[in-house]
Amino acid sequence: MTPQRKTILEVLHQDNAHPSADEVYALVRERLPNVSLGTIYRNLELLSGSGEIQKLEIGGTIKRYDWNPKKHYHIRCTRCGRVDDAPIAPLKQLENELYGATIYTIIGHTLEFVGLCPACSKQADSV
Amino acid sequence: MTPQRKTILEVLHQDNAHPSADEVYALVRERLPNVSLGTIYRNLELLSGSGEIQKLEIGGTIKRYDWNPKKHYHIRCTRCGRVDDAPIAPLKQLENELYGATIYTIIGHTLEFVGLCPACSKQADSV
DNA sequence: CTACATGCAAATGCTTTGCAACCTA
DNA sequence: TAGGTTGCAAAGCATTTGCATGTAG
Repeated sequence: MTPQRKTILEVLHQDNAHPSADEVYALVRERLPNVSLGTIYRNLELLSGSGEIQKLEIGGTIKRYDWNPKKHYHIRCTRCGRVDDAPIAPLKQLENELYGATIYTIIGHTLEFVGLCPACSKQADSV
Repeated sequence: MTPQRKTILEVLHQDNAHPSADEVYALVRERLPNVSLGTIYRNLELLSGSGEIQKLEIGGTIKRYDWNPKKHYHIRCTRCGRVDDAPIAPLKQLENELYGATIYTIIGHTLEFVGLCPACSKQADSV
């Protein structure tokens, strides 16, 4: 547990915005001005691998990270990329519907809502 | 409607494997040896923008393309990246559950199952 | 004829990796 | 002190873009 890793965990826990690696980098650098991006990526990968945090594989080009490792759904703004938790309970029965209907061994599922966040909704109205 | 665009549409319709841009490139090049990757990307973007095909924003690093522009779900092999259609009907009521519960203007949702394809399941067993 | 499309190559953006120095347990 | 970790920089991979040329309508 290095200072870098500890700080990464801390900034994640202080941020509900599901930051990207770059955003984590900026936040950590406020406290440890010499961290490198490589260290950020390595630790985010390591922490999500060990289940302490969650790597979000959602639409768009960049990955985001969630301090909450529990399964839950998200909603993403298609315009600005903002991501929030979706207030809906996990659908536990969903995978049952696929048993016998697919040739795959099912591991899990991800559900992502897309929409416009308040700020972008407002802009869209005025256009 | 150039020969390039026509051929891209044709190879997509002959392929149920949800190919990546690179795979489309390889398939088109069998018929038009001089196509460029840039043309592939430009046309895939254009065709999905006009609703003739569908761009899949699913987990993993690369985008895949689907000749079928209708909403449907997919299942992806976490080991080899193979993607198939998931035999489950779209959940039309899902977004209703979020109305009033989120600050977003909801546009839609994507649901992706993950698992192991038959080939990768077999390998996993023998490990 | 004119606007759009193409091929080529360079550029971009995000992420990963090699390596020598450094630090933690 | 032994092994993991860091900073730095270069490399990697998918995708996008600028530009001169070519082609469809």
